[in-house]
Amino acid sequence: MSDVARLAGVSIKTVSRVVNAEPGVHADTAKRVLAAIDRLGFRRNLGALNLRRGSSTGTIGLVLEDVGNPFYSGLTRAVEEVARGFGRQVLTGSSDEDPDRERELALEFCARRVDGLIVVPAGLRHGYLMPEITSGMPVVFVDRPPGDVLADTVLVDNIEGAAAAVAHLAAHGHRRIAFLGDAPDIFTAAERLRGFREGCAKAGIPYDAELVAMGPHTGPSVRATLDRVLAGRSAATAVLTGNNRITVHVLRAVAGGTGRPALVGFDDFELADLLDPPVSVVSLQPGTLGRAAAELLFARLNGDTSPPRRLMLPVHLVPRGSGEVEPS
Amino acid sequence: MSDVARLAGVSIKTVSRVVNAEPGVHADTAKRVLAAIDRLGFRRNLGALNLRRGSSTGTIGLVLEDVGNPFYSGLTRAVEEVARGFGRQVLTGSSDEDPDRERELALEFCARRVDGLIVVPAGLRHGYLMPEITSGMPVVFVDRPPGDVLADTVLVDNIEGAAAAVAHLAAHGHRRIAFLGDAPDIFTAAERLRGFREGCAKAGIPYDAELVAMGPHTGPSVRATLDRVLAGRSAATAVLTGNNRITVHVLRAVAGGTGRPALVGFDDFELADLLDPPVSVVSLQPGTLGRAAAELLFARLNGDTSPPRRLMLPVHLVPRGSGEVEPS
DNA sequence: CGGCATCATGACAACGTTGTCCAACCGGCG
DNA sequence: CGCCGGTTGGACAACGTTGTCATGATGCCG
Repeated sequence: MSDVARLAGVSIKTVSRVVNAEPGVHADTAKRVLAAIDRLGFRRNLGALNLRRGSSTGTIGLVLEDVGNPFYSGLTRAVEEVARGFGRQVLTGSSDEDPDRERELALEFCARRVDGLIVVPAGLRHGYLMPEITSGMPVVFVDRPPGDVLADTVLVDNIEGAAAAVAHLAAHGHRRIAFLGDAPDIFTAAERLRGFREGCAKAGIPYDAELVAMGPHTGPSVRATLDRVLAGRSAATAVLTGNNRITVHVLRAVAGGTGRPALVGFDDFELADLLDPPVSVVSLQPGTLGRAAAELLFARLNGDTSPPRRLMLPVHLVPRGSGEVEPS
Repeated sequence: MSDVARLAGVSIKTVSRVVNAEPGVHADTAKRVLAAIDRLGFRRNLGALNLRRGSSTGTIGLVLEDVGNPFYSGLTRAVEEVARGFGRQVLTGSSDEDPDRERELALEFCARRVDGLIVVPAGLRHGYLMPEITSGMPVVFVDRPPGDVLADTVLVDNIEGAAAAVAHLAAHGHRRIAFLGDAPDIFTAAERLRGFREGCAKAGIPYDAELVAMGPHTGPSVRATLDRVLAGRSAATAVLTGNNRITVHVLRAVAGGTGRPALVGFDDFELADLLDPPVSVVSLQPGTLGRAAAELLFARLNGDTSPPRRLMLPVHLVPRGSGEVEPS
């Protein structure tokens, strides 16, 4: 900026005035300054500006599990969209389901003085965020609740979703339903298992631990599990999967085989409707989740000081055919 | 920091020393300072640090078309991964194929003094980045070349890919091949069209403009185009699609119908192998693209001053069945 | 006991920007 | 001609941090 001032033959402060379009600068002077700015390719340093103004850095942080997963990239896009509406940039980071990495990312964002934070929790402890929460930085947790702090949270109705899936399968005559869920220490996985059990109970199906396999899952592990639960005289006739990745593993495992079980997947995914048979799912829109979280965050940034809220977004069953297969 | 100093009864400078683990602080003093830091929830302000040090902000900017698109989210993930290895955070923004938005995002990132920039160009003019390029900020363009500046660029071999797809279809007896590409002012779309023409020429197939429809495409427009090119006595027997979204539109349009044409799609996508028939594609890994770009960027940041490079990554045809359908 | 090296700590400037305040200049008016 | 108000430009401090240098205390040696 001092270079610009020198070239234009004015003081630094005058350049600042021009940059900020403040009144009180002669038109000719302003023109000279603008020319100098253009010639030198000057860009005002936002870091210094934020330091000086001390108010807002114009950024928010988003910590999620994996941007590469379509579910989270849809969420990211929605957050970005809302942030743009409020003139903010988004810093993203993937935790890979590692609590340490989540913490590291969140604290890094805090050190960068983001205006707010949206977190898909990987761990169960979030006390490390107490200083920021106490000092008024808004934090919103999405998809899973925080471990040991009280803060805004946006969830989906996992229990209801899983129960609805079971009801759907039961309505089509299934009595032996397998559940392949994610690692049980992941909140959503535990909730979906709970919904699965409730659904079974409501349908009068006795809970059979033999038919439940919680993750983490890989392609081979899913294949092995299916070999087990789909075999024998008490074989499962239907499968409920706990998230989009497991659903894909199952589809791949049963592809080409005969006697494919009925299937309902948690999370919708692209092309589910074009498979044969089309895959019925419990649908939750990542965009809706992201938008809700971001809107909550910006409401806080705009002065909403009501007590922490817990939003529970509805899910809905999308029957497409794979869940309507009758038991053989 | 001054609060910490006051609480610990030391000077600000001593706190700074402790925070930076500098030698020359008495163990007892350090302990007092650490206790104060913990009690106050102090976090060192990275913005101020960057201002003071003036060197690196520890961030890079990534401007792409749409994080929500699996292709770009895969790319994003790869960039994030590499950046993490070099201790950098990633700022992302979606341009939605709007040159103004691309410019706005890129300049915003520059104003935040990112250490480097990775851009999937939306427009054809990038002269606005000249000041930064001249001043040594590394900029890498991915997927498409920049318009009017000389800079590192990572592309894929679109021409070869499209030509290979045509050769594949021709080898299976197709002589009437339709091409549905993106808007012709998008570099990749133009290149793929060129590859399509070259492939046709090489296979001795006369180029028929009637069978080519360039975007932008929507579901209905794709449907209408297919109705046209697949009808009549000179109907196309095969279709080549110019990107993953168009491929999905085509799949949806032909789903349920009879007499489905042979199909090869540009860009691989999840579940392509599980459709019926499985979809043959020209595969280009977004992760490979992102990694190459990020590695190039960090090579520059680490002092590589060789002339701008242009990387051309290979693509490969993945035959899965949909391209092997014989013409009826 | 004086001198000197060593250690622990602190004062100050500077990074790039802007808010606050003051100075210089202009024209017009009494 | 002198004064006043308005218009334009500049000096300075401050945001939070660290690099440079100085200061004071301590201990050791001759």
